[in-house]
Amino acid sequence: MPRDTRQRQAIRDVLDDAGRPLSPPDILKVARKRVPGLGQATVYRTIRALVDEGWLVTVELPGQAPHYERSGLAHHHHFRCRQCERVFEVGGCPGNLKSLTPPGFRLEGHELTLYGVCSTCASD
Amino acid sequence: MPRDTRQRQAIRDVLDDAGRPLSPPDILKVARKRVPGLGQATVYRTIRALVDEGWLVTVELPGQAPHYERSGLAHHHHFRCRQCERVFEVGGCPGNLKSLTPPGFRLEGHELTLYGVCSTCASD
DNA sequence: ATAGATGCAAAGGGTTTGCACTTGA
DNA sequence: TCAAGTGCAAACCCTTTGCATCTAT
Repeated sequence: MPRDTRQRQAIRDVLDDAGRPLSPPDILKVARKRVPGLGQATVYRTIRALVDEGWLVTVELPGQAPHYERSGLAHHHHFRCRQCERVFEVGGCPGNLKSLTPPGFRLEGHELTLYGVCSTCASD
Repeated sequence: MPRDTRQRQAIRDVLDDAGRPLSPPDILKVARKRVPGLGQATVYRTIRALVDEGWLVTVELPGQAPHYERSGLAHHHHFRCRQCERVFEVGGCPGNLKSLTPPGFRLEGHELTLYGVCSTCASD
């Protein structure tokens, strides 16, 4: 069972507050505001521990380093802003995926990523 | 304008023959059968050149190094076999994506990756 | 007290770059 | 001929690991 350290606390707070998937460098940058000397190795180690515990889930985005978000969210997908590079969660799912699957293939899961411009960047 | 070298020829042949997206290491491995001393740097440089020329397109898969496929294919998506790790093209698109996009966001593109077991692996 | 956690620095794995040599045009 | 292309090795970037030190329990 993990100890309750300042570093771990800070990392969890960052992810709790973000409300969207973050990359390890994102997490390091923000968490260092609360724990100045925080090392990157600690971030990577803590992320892995939190994933193993089931507190975080890995979000794998095309062409991106993995991001992490809190677990327990309903089935959803992601939208990546091409301007600010932030990743947002989007509800729902297009469904109908079985019909795309070739005959003889067994469909077990899927990932959908939308690309475009977020509302913040679009209004500039 | 690029020269017609054995290396470049071999790399294009490999991609032409594959019929599915390949990673740089995949390409290196197969192309070395035709050009034994082929260096990895040449593969990476040639891939980039072919992408810039528009002969290849980059296929970015979640949690994977980028793969490359011939350009000019109709809109399609990909299926990744969890057993053999190969990536296949699948026709069609679920559509209906605009309805998933949050208000104020501008949708410009999308990537869909299906996961499961391909017919070859499923029949074992 | 003491095992787990941390920070630093070095090691890894995949991709890119520098440079002298080779080769297509 | 001679610049583009190549192969090698070193450099890079991001992530992981080794290890001495620190710290929550």
